[in-house]
Amino acid sequence: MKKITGFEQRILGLLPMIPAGKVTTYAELARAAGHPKAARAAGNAVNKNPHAPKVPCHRVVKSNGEVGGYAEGTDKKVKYLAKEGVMVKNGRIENFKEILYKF
DNA sequence: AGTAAGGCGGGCA
DNA sequence: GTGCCCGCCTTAC
Repeated sequence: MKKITGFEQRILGLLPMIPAGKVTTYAELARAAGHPKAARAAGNAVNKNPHAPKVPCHRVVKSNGEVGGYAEGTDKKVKYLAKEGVMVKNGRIENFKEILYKF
């Protein structure tokens, strides 16, 4: 078993509960974790992403509707999102508010 | 123990 | 709509 830190486990545990075709924001994850201002930390946890497909990190975007970043490359992230039905235009989520999943 | 970096957020000009 | 600043939390070396 890989020993991971608490915050990481918290964030990673929230990712898989996001329905496909929807997205969430780092701020939301941080908020669900108990620290609404830990968006950065949330991103860090997701970035480590010890579990891969189980933790759809690509489903996590920025609060302003941008795709944000991705360990493998933002370009890939957009690709994966498009496959799930999330249209991304020029690095920004289309219908962001409509597909935004809130905890 | 302290420092540096990170896939951010929000506010203001 | 864009650009700039600061602030927040955590992890890793």
